[in-house]
Amino acid sequence: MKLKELAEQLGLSQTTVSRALNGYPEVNEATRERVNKAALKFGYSANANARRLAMGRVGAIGIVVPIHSSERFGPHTSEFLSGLAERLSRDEIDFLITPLINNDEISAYKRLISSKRVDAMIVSHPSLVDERVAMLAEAQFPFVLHGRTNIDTPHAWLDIDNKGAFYQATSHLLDLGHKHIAMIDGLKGFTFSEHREEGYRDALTERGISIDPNFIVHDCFSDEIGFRETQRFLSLKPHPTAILAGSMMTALGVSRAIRAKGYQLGKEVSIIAHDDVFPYLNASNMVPAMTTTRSSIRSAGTRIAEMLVRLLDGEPPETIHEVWPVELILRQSSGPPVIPAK
Amino acid sequence: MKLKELAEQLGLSQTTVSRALNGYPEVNEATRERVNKAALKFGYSANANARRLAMGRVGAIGIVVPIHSSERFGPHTSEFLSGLAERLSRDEIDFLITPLINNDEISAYKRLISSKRVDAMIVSHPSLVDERVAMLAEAQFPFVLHGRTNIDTPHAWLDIDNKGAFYQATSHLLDLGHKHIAMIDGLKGFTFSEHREEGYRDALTERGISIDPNFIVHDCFSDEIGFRETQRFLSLKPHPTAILAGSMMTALGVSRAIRAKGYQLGKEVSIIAHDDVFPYLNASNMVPAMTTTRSSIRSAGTRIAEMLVRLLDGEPPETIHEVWPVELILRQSSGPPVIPAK
DNA sequence: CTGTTAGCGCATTCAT
DNA sequence: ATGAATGCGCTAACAG
Repeated sequence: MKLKELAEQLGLSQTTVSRALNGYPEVNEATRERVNKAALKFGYSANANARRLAMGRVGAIGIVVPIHSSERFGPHTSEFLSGLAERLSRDEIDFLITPLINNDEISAYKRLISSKRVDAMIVSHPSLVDERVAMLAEAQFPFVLHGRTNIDTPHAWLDIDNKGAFYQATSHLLDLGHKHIAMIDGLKGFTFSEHREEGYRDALTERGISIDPNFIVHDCFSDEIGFRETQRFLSLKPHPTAILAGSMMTALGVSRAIRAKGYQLGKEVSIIAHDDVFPYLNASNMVPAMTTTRSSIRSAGTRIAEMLVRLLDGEPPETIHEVWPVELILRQSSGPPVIPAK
Repeated sequence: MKLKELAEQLGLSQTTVSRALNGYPEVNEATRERVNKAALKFGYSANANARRLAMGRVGAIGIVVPIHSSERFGPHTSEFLSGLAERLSRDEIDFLITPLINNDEISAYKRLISSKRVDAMIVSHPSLVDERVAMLAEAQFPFVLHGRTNIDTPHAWLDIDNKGAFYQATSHLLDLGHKHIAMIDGLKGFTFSEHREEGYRDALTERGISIDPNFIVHDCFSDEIGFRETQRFLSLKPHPTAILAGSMMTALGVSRAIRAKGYQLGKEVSIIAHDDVFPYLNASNMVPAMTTTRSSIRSAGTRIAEMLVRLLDGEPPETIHEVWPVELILRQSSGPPVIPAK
C-alpha cells in the first residue's frame, strides 16, 4: 500500500493524507482522524527510502564496529548498545551497524556519510589522537564520541574518569599497605587505557614507589588473559600483593589464578576490578564480594543517545561534553596484605 | 557530490557513470576506469536512499531486539551479531537493529516490512508457537529463524540440538552414578528452553528416575540466578549432586555457590554447562576445567547470514534449514558423586 | 558502447 | 483546509 492508493481510497489528495499522517496543524481534525484510521486499517506505513530521499533526513544513526577483535564487539559493546537503544527507540531512531573486517575504518566512516544512510554517528574506543574523530569533526558531520581524544576541532563527547578510577583504586591499595601492585588493562593506544595507566602511575609516584614494567599488562579483556598474566605475576619475586583488573572478565581470570595458587582474595592477594556493570555478572554477589571502580557503560550509552538527539536538534557540539566520575566501592576482595603461610 | 555532478565533470551521461560504477558489463573498460578514478577522487558514493528507492532493494537486513530484558541483549546477542556481521559485511549488507521497548513485537515487524527498510529479517528466541514467525511466513517476507518453532508455513531456520545436548549431559551424569540432578536453564516458553528440559526429562525417565520439580529452574541467564538457585538446591535434602547450567554466566554463579558451601566442583557436586563459546570466557581454562555441551553461537550467526543471502538469491525457504549437533566435552567439573565429609 | 527519458514514493512549495 | 505540481538522486527501459 502506498500513499497514492491510500489517498484514492479516502478520496483525498496525497498531500492531505501526507500532512494528516505527519501531524501538520493545518489539517481538519475529522479528516486526520479518518486518515489515521484508514492507515491503521490498511497497515500503511510510508516507504522509508522515499521519505528520506524527499526529506533529506534519515532517522537512523550509524555505528562502525570492527568485528575481528573480540575486544570491540564483546559484552561491553552489547551493554553500550542496549543503553543507546533504550533512548533512541523513544524517538524511533534506528541504528545501523556497519561491520568492518579490514582495518580501513576511515573509509567506512566516509562512505557512511556520503551515502547519506545515517543522520549522525557514534564513535567508540578513541585513541589519544584519533583520525576518525579528526575527520568527522572536520567534515562537520554530527557525532558523539564515547571516550576522549586530543583533537582541537570542537566535538561532542562523553567519557568516564578513567584516570581517577585507577588513581583511587591504587591509592586505596597503598593505604592498605600494599607495596607491589600490578595492573591488567585494555590494549595500549586507546585513551581509556592510557588514562588508567596514568592514574596508576600517579598514585605510585606520589608515594615514592617505583614503577615495575613487569607489573603492567595491556591486552584484551578476557578471563584467559587475566588468568595467564596473574600466574606470571605470582611467579615473580617479589610478586604483587594486589592487582587491578580492567574489566570483570579479566577479574574472573585473576581470581581463578589467585585461588589456584592457594591464596585467598583480599588476603594474600587483593584485587580491585573495574566494573562496567553487567546485569549478568554482579560484583557484590561474588565470593568474596569484589571491590570495584564502578561506572555503568549502559547508562553511558543512554546518555550519549541523549546527546545525539540534542546535537540533531541543533545544539552546538562544543557545549556537549561530560566526564563521569567513577565510584570506588569497597568490598571484600581488597584488604591489607597478608604474608603467605609457608 | 551527486551523480549528476560527477557525470558533468566527466563529460558523460548519468547513465553511463551509474553503469560503470555498478559494474554493468556493457561499459567500455577505459571509461569504467576513468569513472572509478573520478569517483574515488571526489569521494563520491551514491545516495543510498535514492538508490534504494529506484531499485526497490535495500541492502540491509533487520533484527528486532527487545531491550528491557537483559536475557535478550546480553552476551549471547552480541556474539550472534558478531557472527552475522562477519558474513554480511562481505556482501556489504548492513543490519538495522530496531530496539523494542514495549512488547508489541508483531507491529514492530510489520512496520519494518511495510516501510521497506530491510530486505529480510532475522528472528531469534522463538517460542513453541511463535506468532512472529507465523506472520512473516504468511506475508512471504524473507527471514531466517534462529531456533525452531511449530509453524506449518515453510520458512528457513537454523537450530542446534538443544534436546540432544541436555539428554547427553544428563545421561553422562547418570552414567557417573548421580541420582539427583538439577537444571537451571533459560526462561520458560522459549523453544530452546523447552527442548532442553525434554532432553533432561527423557534421560531421567529412561533410567526410571522420577523428576523433582524443585530441581528444575527456568530464569534469566546470569551469575546471580546461578548462585541463588544453587544455594537453594544445596539446602534441600537430598540435594542435587550434579547441576546442568544453561549458560556460562549461570555456571559461574553455580560454581561460586558450590565452592561457598565448601564443596569441590566435580567431587561433591558436578556441573555441566552449556557453552555458547565466548571468546572472553573459556571453559577449558577454568579451574577445574568445565565440562560443557558446546555449540558456537557466533558460528550460528555466520551460517544464518549465509542462509539469508541464499534466500535473497531466490532459493526457496523450505529447502533451507539445519540442526546442528552439540558436542559434549568432558573436562574436570563432572565426576562420580563424592559423599561430603561431615 | 552511450545517451534520453521515465519513474521509484514521498514531502513540500505554491495556489486556491 | 485542501489540491496540483515539482523535485529529492538514482536506476532501468528504450533508443540509437
